[in-house]
Parts: sequence; C-alpha cells; structure tokens
Amino acid sequence: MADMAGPKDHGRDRTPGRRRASHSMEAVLSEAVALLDEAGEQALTFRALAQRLGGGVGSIYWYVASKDELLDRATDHALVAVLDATEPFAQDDAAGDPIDSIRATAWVLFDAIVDRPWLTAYFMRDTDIQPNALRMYERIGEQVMRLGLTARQTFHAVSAILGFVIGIASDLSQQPPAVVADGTVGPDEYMAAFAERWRQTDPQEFPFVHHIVDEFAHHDDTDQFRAGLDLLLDGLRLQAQGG
Amino acid sequence: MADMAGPKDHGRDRTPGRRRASHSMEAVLSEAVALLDEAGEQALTFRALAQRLGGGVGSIYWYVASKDELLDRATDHALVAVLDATEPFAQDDAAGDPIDSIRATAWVLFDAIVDRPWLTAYFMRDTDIQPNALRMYERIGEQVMRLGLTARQTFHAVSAILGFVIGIASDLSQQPPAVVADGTVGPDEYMAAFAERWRQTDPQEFPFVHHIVDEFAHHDDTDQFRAGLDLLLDGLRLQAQGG
DNA sequence: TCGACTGTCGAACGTCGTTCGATAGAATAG
DNA sequence: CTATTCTATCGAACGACGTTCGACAGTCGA
Repeated sequence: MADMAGPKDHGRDRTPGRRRASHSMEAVLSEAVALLDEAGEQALTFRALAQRLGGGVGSIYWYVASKDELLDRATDHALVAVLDATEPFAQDDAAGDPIDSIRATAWVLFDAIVDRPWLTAYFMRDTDIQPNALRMYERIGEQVMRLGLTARQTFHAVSAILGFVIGIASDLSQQPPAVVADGTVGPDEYMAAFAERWRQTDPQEFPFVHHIVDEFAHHDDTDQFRAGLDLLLDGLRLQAQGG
Repeated sequence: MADMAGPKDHGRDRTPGRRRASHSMEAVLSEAVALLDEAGEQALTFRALAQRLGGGVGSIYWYVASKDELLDRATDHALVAVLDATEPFAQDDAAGDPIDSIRATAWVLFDAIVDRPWLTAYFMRDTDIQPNALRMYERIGEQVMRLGLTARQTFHAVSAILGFVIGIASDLSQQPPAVVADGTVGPDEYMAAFAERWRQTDPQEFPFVHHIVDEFAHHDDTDQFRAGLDLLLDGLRLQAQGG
C-alpha cells in the first residue's frame, strides 16, 4: 500500500551503449528543454522531439510513459540550474538573516520561471519523479525553520512563499496574444494600447483602474513581483517576532 | 492604433430567434461551464459541447473564434457568481476595515477556484473579452485604495493579492493522479501514502520535510490558503501604517 | 548457437481544433 | 410577391497530435 510509485518507475535510468540513434534519458530531457526554450510549450511534440533526437517517435516512450511525465521530468531537469544558483543562500549555519536568504532564493526561482514559463504548470506535481522540486521545497523550508515558528506555521509559510512565486510568475509570464510575437506590434505599443482601453472605461464604475492605469502602463514585472514578495515576507517577519 | 479589440469583436452578442437548434451565447457558455464542472477541463470538446447543445460543431464557431476564446468567455461567465457573492464586501463607504473586506473577498474567490480549477488558467487573460475579471480586479482595488497608499503601492498590493489567490488555488486544486478519481484509492489514503514516502527520505538531507510531514499529512487546503493570505495582509497593514 | 533482454523504429488508430462550402430561415428592398 | 441579403446552422474533411503495437536490431550470457 505504501508503494504507489510503482507504475511510474520503469527503471530506465541508465545510459546504454548506442544502437541506432543516440538516445538516453539525459538526451531526451535536454532536447525537450531546448525545444521548450526555443519555441514554447506548444512546440514540444513527440514528433518534433524525435526528429531532433534523430530517431523515431516510439523510442521516446521507452524513457517516458506519457507527455505529462515527459514534462514533469523536463521541469525537474531544468530545476538543477536553479538549485545550483541558490546554493549560496542555503547554508543554515550562516549568521545572515533567514528572510534575506528566502528573498534571494525566491528571486532566482522567479527569474528562472520568467525565462521558462512552462515550468509553472509542472512544478512539484509529483515529488517521486521530481526530486529537485522537493529539494527546492526543502531549501526554502530550512530557511523558514530558522525563524523559530511552530511546525504548522513553518509549513504554511513555505507553502505561501512557493505558491506566491509560482502564481505571480505564471500570471506575468503568460504569452502575449500572438500579435506581439509576430513582431507586427512591439511589446511597448501593446502595453500602451492595453492601458488606453482601460482609460476608456467609465471612471465612475472603475475608479481603481483609472487610479493605477499609469502605474500599469509603465510597470516592470520584476518590480511588481518583488514588491509583493516583500509584503509577504514582512508579514512573516512580524509573525516570527510574535506580533 | 488604439483599436486592437477589432479582430475579436464580431458583434455576436444578441440572442436571435431560433432556427434549427437552440443556440445563443448564453447557452453556449452555460453548457460549456456545465461540461467543465461535470467532467473537468479535458471534457470540454467542441464535439461534446455541440452534442449537448443539440447542434453541429461548426455552429459554435459563430459565437467564438477559438477554443481559447471559448474558455476565456466561459471563465468570465463563471465569475458572475463570484461577483454576486462578494458584493456585500464592496461598499467603499463602509466604516469596516478594508483589509477585512479584502480577506472576505479573497476567500470567496478562492472557494470558487477550488470548485472550478479550470478558472485559474484563463482568469484575466483578456480584459476586453472578460469584463467580469476586470470588475473583480476593480473590486479588490477599491478596498486597497482605502488604505491610503501611493498609486504604485496600491497597484503592487492588488496584483500580489490576486496573484496569491490564483497561484495557491491552482497549486492546491490540481487534479490528483487519476488513481484517486477512480475511487480505487481514497484521498486520505493517497495523502497518507504520499506522506509516508516523504518520511522515507534521508532525514539528514531533508530535515525540513521531516519537520513538517505530520502537518502535511493532516493539512487542510483552505487553512493553508488562509494562513498564507494572512501573512500577506499583515504585511500590507504594516505598510499602510507606515512601518 | 541459441534464446532472452534491451532498445529502436514507424505505420496506424482515434481524437482533437479548425476550416469550408452548402444551405435554411428571416429580414429587407423593390 | 419576389429577389436579395444577412444571420445562423450544419457536418464532412483536413492536418496535427498523443499513444499503441508488432517488428526488429543489437548485445549478452549460457
């Protein structure tokens, strides 16, 4: 009953001697990530991936049971870089402020997601297949532990921080409506036109929208994220101080 | 240049006299939402929707230009209920604490998303097509405005709150791995098995995971959300007090 | 030499979003 | 009353996709 990982663990982790085409778990995931980076989530197709690997479609299914699993594993594969980049903030014996460490870690994770929007949808879906996601969870958790809260408070705080980062990043990094990608309309012009339409709403019905439309028109996604994160971390610090 | 809504505005909003099958924008969206509620996102198919409407596939395209637009409009259609439920907290002339109003509004929105996980992916993607999403944004914004912050701070706070609600809700409401849905394994057993595997990790490498595994095993999604939201709102209150 | 195992391969199946031309009914014009 | 135009419906067809399957190639141990 404890063994539920079974059906997904096919024991396919080794790199075998080459036969016809050069496959391996590493190659499959690397090329999948490359494909996602170059042309987005919709470009990752079994056929496209097979062509890139110089092999047939069917071969990929020897390494991966479904497209979901492929994306789960690709996501975890991409997390290695984030783990490496956040390692300096992970020493729990450091004298530094734990909240500063949390902030620094969250910044790196946020940047990684902005670069790879597809991460959000598959991050931490299956901790059996995604050991690096669990390590990311652990890494933030260890810093929060240093605040001396109860186990429950610690658990809630880590979930909130991780959820916030993922949530904001996925909101902000959703693809512009294809008009921008075509190059026919620049991102700035698109944003300006968007703000313009907000300005044309009824000021009586939408006072807030009119109040912040200038901020919206010139806003920077990263600033927006960091400001929100600071609010959350201020609340956390307050809780740690027994407020 | 200001008119970018053009291509999506087909002027298809009226309810015409019936011809062969009983279509209308209202019927299309209602049946789409019903389909999503009954069997999830993957069940919403043009063919399935057409059958439910008693018509052909092609007819739907007269009301909607693509599946994306269908989901955008269905999402906005579902937001009406949320707007109705949060109306009591929307009076800006009330003497009550604005943060309490924000919290109450966020709770309702969270509950709605837990009931309909598909909302997250399409919420506020296109404010032209989704006027109710803009109203939701406005509704929270008006409460935050009462805190007397700068326009920039207000803008950031609203984005943070909305992003947090969506982010946490989408994290928590992602479908269990099909084993639970089958009924072969109860949700509690699944959660227990999940926690058990966490317990079997190396305590040296995952001290935090071991520290909170009991909390995780018995946690309630709603409690988790509300605790995180309180952290965020505490930080916001601090900012409003000039801390 | 002989199975058994590890991988690879691509044709084939079913489903999906989407397109398109045909067409029926209502509204309008003459 | 008829002709024309507009609104709206319809389903066959297309191409792309995830996935399955049987065939088969190469390697290893007996």
